[in-house]
Amino acid sequence: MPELPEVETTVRQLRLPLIGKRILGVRTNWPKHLARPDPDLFGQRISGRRISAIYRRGKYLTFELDNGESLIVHLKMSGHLSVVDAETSPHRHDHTVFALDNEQELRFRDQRKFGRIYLVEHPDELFSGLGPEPLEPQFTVELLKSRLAGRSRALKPLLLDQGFVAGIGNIYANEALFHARIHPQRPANRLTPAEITALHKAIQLALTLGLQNGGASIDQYLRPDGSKGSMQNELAVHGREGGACNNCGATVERKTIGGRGTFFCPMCQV
DNA sequence: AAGAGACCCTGGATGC
DNA sequence: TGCATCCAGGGTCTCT
Repeated sequence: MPELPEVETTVRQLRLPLIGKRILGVRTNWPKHLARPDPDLFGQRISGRRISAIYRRGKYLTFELDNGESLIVHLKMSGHLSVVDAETSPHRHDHTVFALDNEQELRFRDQRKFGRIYLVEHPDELFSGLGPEPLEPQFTVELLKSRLAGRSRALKPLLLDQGFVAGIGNIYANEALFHARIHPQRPANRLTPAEITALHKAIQLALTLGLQNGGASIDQYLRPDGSKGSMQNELAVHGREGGACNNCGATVERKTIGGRGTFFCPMCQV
């Protein structure tokens, strides 16, 4: 389940093989992947465009094109992008493929078919509702404090809300709350100043650890080159139900909160 | 504002 | 062994 660290890892690995390359065309056996515009128009508009830059916003990958438009990909649950020689035999779940001008292809593998690809004139068409980037300097303790104020929701679902902060998913929300020693069901507007500072630090720590480990290879996530990340080995609570808390030895619990599996230490997180 | 539920999908796990 | 059923997961949408 690619979140900020996994998407960023993907972006970093795609820059070298893709920047400067021209897209000759797109083909798909799952038209729903091409969410906007409709697949016919999509194909016409993408053909001949050169990729000039690649960056991440939240969990979206953005390919800036030479005509100012943007090709935007959301990997959702199982999406995977790779650049391979055109003659490489396709993977069973390679559903959408962009042909490049160097005998290579950008392939979008997506077992669960939740992924979506957009071609837009302005990225803000998709990004306008996103919250701040948690690893950018603008994401200060003060900003977090002001965004928490007046929100009565439980913290865990709030952290998953992309309009609150962009890029955090289930894994890193669980990890961040553990690092901050805050219970996932605490109302967002009832944190002490010290807890807000701790949460801010914990969000950045969890995401930075994920980045340093090249992402977490849970649920089939692989980097574009096919290698696994190592963050799955470093997780403190996510997926560790029944295991011992690294901090106090208590048993890690799993509970459904806001419809999502939530892992936490009942002793450390209050 | 926020919570619940539906929806989109697959495949692994579980039940019989 | 082979079915049927359930469920997780991210994000968006509708309804309350």
